[in-house]
Amino acid sequence: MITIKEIAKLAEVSPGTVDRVIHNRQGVSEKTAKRIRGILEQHNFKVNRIAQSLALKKKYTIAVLLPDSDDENLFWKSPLEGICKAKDELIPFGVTVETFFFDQKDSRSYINSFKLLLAIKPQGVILVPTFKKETEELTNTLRQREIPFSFLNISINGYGNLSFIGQDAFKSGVLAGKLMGLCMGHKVDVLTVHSRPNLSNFNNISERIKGFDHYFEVNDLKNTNHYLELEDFGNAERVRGSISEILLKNPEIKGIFVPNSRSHIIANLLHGLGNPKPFLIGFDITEHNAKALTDGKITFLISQKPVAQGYRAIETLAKFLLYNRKPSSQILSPIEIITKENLPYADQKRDSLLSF
Amino acid sequence: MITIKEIAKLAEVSPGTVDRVIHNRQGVSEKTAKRIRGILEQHNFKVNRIAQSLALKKKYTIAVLLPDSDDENLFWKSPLEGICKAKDELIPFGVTVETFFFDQKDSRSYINSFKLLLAIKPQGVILVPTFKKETEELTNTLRQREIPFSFLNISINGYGNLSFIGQDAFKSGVLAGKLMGLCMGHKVDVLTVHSRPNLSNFNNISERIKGFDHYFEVNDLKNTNHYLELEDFGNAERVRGSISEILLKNPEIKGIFVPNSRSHIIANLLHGLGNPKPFLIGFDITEHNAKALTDGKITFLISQKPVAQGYRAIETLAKFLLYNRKPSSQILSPIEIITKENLPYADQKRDSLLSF
DNA sequence: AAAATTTTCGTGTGCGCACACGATAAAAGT
DNA sequence: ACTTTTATCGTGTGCGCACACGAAAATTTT
Repeated sequence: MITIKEIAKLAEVSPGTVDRVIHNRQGVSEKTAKRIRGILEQHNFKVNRIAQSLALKKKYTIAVLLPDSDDENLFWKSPLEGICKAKDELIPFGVTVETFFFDQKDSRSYINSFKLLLAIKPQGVILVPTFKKETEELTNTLRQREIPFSFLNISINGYGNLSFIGQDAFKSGVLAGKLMGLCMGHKVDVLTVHSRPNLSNFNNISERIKGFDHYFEVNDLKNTNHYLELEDFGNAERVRGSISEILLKNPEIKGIFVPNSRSHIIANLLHGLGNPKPFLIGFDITEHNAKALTDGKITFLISQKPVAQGYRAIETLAKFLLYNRKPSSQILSPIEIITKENLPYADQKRDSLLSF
Repeated sequence: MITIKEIAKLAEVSPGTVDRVIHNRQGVSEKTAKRIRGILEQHNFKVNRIAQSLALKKKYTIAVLLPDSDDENLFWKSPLEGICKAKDELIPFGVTVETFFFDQKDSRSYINSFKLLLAIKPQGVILVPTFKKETEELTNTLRQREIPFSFLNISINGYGNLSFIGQDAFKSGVLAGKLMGLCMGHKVDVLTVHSRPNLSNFNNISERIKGFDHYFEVNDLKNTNHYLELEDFGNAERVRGSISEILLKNPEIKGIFVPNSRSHIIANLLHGLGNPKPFLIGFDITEHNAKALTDGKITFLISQKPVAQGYRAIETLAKFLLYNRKPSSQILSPIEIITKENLPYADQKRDSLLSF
C-alpha cells in the first residue's frame, strides 16, 4: 500500500500538499493538484483508514431514541444489542453513542426523551418514529439544527431522514401470505390476529397485513380471510375469549397469521384451547417466540435480523459523520423465514476485526 | 478510553512496563506486574485496536485454496467475493491474502495448486477439502510446518483444522424435508435428484440427502422417496431422458428435491416437459437459480450466506494470527429459506467501518 | 569487595495520517 | 520600488501503541 509520503516524493511536493489534494482542501494550485491526482490514481492510492482514524481527533456523539423493551415486548432488546456492539467498536474512532428510551404506548415519553437527547448535543441521531405527529416536531427541530438523522425499523416518508434501516414490511407480509398459501392450499380459511391500529408501531403491522392480503388477491386464491382485532395482547382472559369465540364460529379456519412479535401469546392460547400444533405464522425471534417455535406451537416466524439492524444504523451514520459517506436512503433487512429447524443458526452475532 | 500512558502514570512506572504486562512479556517483577494488572482491570483498559494495528509491523500471508467457478458451477463465485472483500480490508493490517484455484473434478489440480500455495510460505491457510484422501496429505504437510488452517464449506473431522466455516449440511437437508412435508402433505411421492457420489463436494450433498430422508423418518410421514442419480448434470439430453422416464413411471411424484446448486437445470427441464410451475426445492443462490426462482420454476432455495462464509473464514484466521484469538471450532452459516419474495433481500453485502 | 551477570525498568522511534503553523512565492495595491 | 495581501506550499507534532535499545538496580560470581 502506497503512502502519502511516497506519493509526495513522486510528485516532488510535500506530504502536506498531497493531503490537501486528497481532501479537496484549498491552498494548492490547479496545476500541481492535477499532477498529484494523476499520481494518486495511477498508484491506486487509498487512505489507510487505520492511520486516519488514529489521527482524527474530532469527536462525535450519536444519540439513539428507541422504545424500551419490557417483558411484554422483548423485540427491542435485539436492535439495542446491535447498537451496543457498534458503540463499543466505535470508541477508538472517537464516536460516542448514547441511548434514550421511551414508552411505546406513551407519546409524551417520546417527546420527553427527545428533549433529554437534544441536551447532549449529538452530531447525529437514530430514531424509531413510532408516533407520526410527534415525529414531525422532532424532525423539524433536527433539520433546523442541521443534525442528520436516520429512521430505524419504522419507515415513514417525507421527513428528510438520511436513511431508513429496516425491513420492507409490506413484502414481509406478502411472504407470509405465500407461506400460508403454499402450506394451506386454496380452500382453507385463514385468520389474522392483530392489535388496534392506534397502538404504536402500527405502520409496520398494517403494512404486513396489507402485504398478506395482497398475496391472496394477486394470486387469485379463494381463501377467506378472517380478522380478529384485539385491544390488548396482554389481557390473557379477554384474548382467550375472543380467540375461542371466533374459532368456534369459524371451524374451517386452519391457518393463523399474527403480524407482530406477540405471536407466542396466541400460540400458547391455541395450545390451551386444544390445538397443540396449530399452523401459525408469527413475527420476530424473541425469547418467547423462539420457545413456541421450538415447541411446535408456531410454524414460521418472519424475522428481520434486528441485531444487525441496530448495528448498521449506527455504522452508517458514523461513516457519514467520519468520512462523509452518504448511505443509501433504504437499507433493507433480509426477510428471513425461521422454522424450528433453522432457528439455531439465525441472527448470529457478527463481529469485526476491531472487536474483542 | 484510558491509554497505556495514563495507566503508566497511575502505576508510577513507564509505558514500556505497562506494555510488557499487557502482553505477558517477561522482564517485569511479579510485584509491579500485579499492581499494574490491578490498575488495568480497575480502569477496564482495552487496547486501542486501531493504534495497535498501526504500530504492528508483522506481516502475514493467508493462502486460500478453493474450487474455480466455471459457467457450469457458479457457486464458488460467492465465497470468493467474500474473500476478496476481507482481503481489501485486511491490507492496512499487514495481512495479504492470496487465492489458488483447482478443478473440482480433478484431484491432481488440487494437489498441484496446493504446491504453488506452499511456495508463497503462508502463515495461515483456508481450504475447501473437496477430496478426502488428498486432504489428508495436505493437512499433514500443514501440521508439520505448523501452519494453522481452516476448512471452508465442507466439513470433515479429525484433520486438526483450526475451524470449520460453513453450513450444517445434514440440518439443511432436514429443513428441506420439513418444507416438502409442510407443502406436500403426507401421501405424495417425492423425488430426489442427485449426482454420482464420487463427484466432488459429495460430503455436503450426501449429508443433505440424509437429512432430507431423516425428516420423513422421524416424523413418520408416509411419503415415498424416489431417487434419480445422474452422472452428469451438464449432459442436457441424457438428463432430460432420465427425468422424463422416472416421472412417467411415477406420475404420483409431486415434489422434487435437488440437493445441489444445479437445481435450475432440473427446473428448466421440467418446464420443457410441460410442468411450468413444479414444486422444487434447490440449493444456493447462483445467478441461474435466482432466475429460475423468480420465474416460479423453483419454489424454495436453501442458501447459506456464501459471501459471508468466505469473509468470515479469512476474518477469523486473521484474528487468530494478529491477536491470537482462537475461533470456535464450528462457525455455522445460517440455513436460509429463499423464495421469490425474499430473494432481493438475501445475502446482502456487509461492509465494515474500515471499508470504502 | 569488586566484577560479571541477570533482572527490571525507562526512553525513544516509527507506524500513516490530519492539521496547525509558519515560510515562501506570487499577485495586488500604493 | 516598496508594502500589503493572497495564493501556494513545507514543516512539525501528535494520535496510541509495539518494540528495540540501553540504563539502572538487584543478584550472582569470582
